[in-house]
Amino acid sequence: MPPNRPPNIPKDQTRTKDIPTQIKDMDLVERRRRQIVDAAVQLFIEHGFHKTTTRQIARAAGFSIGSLYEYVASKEDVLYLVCDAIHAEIEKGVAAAMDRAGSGRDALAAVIREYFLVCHKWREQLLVIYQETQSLPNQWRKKVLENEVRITGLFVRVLARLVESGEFPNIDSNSIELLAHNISVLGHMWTFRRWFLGRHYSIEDYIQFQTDFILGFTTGPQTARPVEDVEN
Amino acid sequence: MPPNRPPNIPKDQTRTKDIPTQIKDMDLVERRRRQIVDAAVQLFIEHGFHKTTTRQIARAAGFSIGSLYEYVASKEDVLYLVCDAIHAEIEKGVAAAMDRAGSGRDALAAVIREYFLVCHKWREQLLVIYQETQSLPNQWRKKVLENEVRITGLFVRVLARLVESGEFPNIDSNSIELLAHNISVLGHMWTFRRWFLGRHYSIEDYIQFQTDFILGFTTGPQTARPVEDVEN
DNA sequence: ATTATCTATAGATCTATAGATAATGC
DNA sequence: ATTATCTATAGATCTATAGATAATGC
Repeated sequence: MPPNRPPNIPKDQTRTKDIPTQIKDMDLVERRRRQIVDAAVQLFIEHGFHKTTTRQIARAAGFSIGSLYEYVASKEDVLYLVCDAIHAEIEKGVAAAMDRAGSGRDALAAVIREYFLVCHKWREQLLVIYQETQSLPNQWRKKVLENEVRITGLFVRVLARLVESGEFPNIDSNSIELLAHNISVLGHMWTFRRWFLGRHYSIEDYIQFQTDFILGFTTGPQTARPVEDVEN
Repeated sequence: MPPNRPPNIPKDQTRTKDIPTQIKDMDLVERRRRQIVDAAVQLFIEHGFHKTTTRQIARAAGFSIGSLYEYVASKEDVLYLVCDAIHAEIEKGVAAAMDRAGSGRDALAAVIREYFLVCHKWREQLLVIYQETQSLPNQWRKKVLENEVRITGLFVRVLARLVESGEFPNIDSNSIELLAHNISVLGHMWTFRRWFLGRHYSIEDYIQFQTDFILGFTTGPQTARPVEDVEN
């Protein structure tokens, strides 16, 4: 494959073409799989992957069980499509935040803020990934974990930039990587500890505290600011 | 129930008696449920809750499917027993660490260290809780989340003690609680990001970095120590 | 007699496919 | 003619229980 491939390939095609189909019209495949994902993600959020039946997915997507199996080969394929679509949204959000962010220490705070807001927006979907990734066949699970690594890699880039510019202590690359994973996981924590956090904090409280927490690692003593109620 | 109840009640009885049984001999119930839990936890680690059948559990526990249902009313009951037993072990480990720990800043580092080692020891079991709690009926899920809150509460106590003694900045109780949740989750992170962390860091690397990270929040600037390879 | 355990199976699904039908485009 | 969609169902489970059997203790 040439390094500069034609620019007019639909962005999702590179993702979905991994899954074989009998249908010839690739645009149709694209659209139908979008319907499948949209229907399935809601069902998975509500009932979980195992309690959702393929018939429910087909019905919610607007076609029959027979048609469903023209676009996927198994129920696990549907789960993979769902996980991949969610990760695509998260990655898009973080990448956009990085483009907007300037440089310097404030840039890190800004990226953290936008990332946490993205996690908040997709909190129910992220929970599906956390709970059901284990149900994927190895081949697909590996791809989903690669997505996770790539998103964490975006934070690695932000942090490395700060270290290079001298605005951060000169921590080694192992520490940068672990710090990036911490940021990633603290965003997810807002979703998988929601049963507790949601009752006690707003997302703005949460962002403020965790930003201080993360920056504190390399910033020095924090004036302990009281957590204010801002909005949800 | 009188506040000072007789001391010779087996410690687990208060837990397991929630689940009804036809069997009269409560000691036998205790023993058989232990067998069930030991068998089931291994199967859940290997195949997950949904792909494990009740027959497999019965066989691995050493009795028939009919007998299994004398000791539990449903497959979900087995999952609850498993989650509860795991949490009991974790809590025991953390509580022991707190007893051993002295006071002052070092005490916090010591408790974090022992907690992370406990998470490492029970990493496969903790993963089962993370992945399958959602499959529990409401009644049981609520109890499992209460366990989680109680364990986090142990960290709240350690932190509050430090703030009172003046060795920590005077952060408010909301911040203490969130900090405690962070400690709790960073321990779990070692288990649910193991597919990445396990390849790049030893548990000792991990403890060292995360301890600096957590203490950095209230300690001031850290000398960025390089991560060394220690063991495991 | 009472309590615990086992065997055999009812009853209820659910995934995936085969073969029939409808829609599309030349 | 070709492509997409639908209906009907094969085939394979799996949970939970009823009723029979074995073990225990007076």
